[in-house]
Amino acid sequence: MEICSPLVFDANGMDLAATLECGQTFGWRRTKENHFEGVAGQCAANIWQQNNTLYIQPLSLAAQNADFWRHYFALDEDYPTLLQRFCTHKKLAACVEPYAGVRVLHQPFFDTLLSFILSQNNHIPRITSLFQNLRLFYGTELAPGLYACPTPHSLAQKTLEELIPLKAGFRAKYLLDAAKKVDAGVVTEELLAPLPDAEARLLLQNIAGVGPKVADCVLLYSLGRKRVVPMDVWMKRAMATLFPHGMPRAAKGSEGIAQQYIFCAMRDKTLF
DNA sequence: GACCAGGCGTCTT
DNA sequence: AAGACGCATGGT
Repeated sequence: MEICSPLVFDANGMDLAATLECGQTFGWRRTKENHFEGVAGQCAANIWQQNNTLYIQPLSLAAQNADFWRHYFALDEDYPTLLQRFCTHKKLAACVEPYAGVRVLHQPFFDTLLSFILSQNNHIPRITSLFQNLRLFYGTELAPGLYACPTPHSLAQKTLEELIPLKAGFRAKYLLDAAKKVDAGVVTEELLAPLPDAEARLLLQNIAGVGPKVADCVLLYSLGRKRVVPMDVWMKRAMATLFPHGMPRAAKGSEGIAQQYIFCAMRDKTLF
């Protein structure tokens, strides 16, 4: 690919490392402090941050599109103001403050669906490794060593036997069902877009291996449904501890985003 | 070698 | 409606 200069963005308070390492995406590898290499959709890139400036060196043709990255990193959303609304509540502010640089990404749909199918009964390092191998074994190369997710159509052609090398265990059959249903047009981004959250969740759950948790992660981390709250047993415990009477009013309307900050705080054990 | 990991499906009460 | 349990795999 023809070499072009890096794209430059105002980070608007984003913390690149916190955003990419908080467990909402599994497509990036840290090469050095504040430098990441990876793939989102058809976009391969090196990304780094200096102070409040974000640099993106495209490594594939699609990655030259600045609008893709603005949307991916939610740079066109006013997070500083959004977070101020949460911080009117003391306990929520304590969760948000250390992770104010985290942005909830807008990730490509199929990539997100597959990565959270892999996430079930699993932990972040292995999810990352499984997702990387999925792209390496069955995807197409975008740049040296960087592979795109297989398309729904190409993955749908595979057999369970062909997925054995991935070592995804019981999740392998779920990957295939997701590919087949998306490829056949049974569950697509276009069908989900106009649906209310509850109905979109149910449509996603038609895919084998997709339950409420995985569905909600796709809704929040890919489709921008900011009110969706991906719940797991640990999140429920954290919420019950922090907010025994429910989420504070200040966060209403953005519960899912608020949850992301609580989850970061919980994972780092800063509050629990 | 037991136990765990950001679940889900199935089979029970 | 809610709880127990199996599921494949790799790490600690």
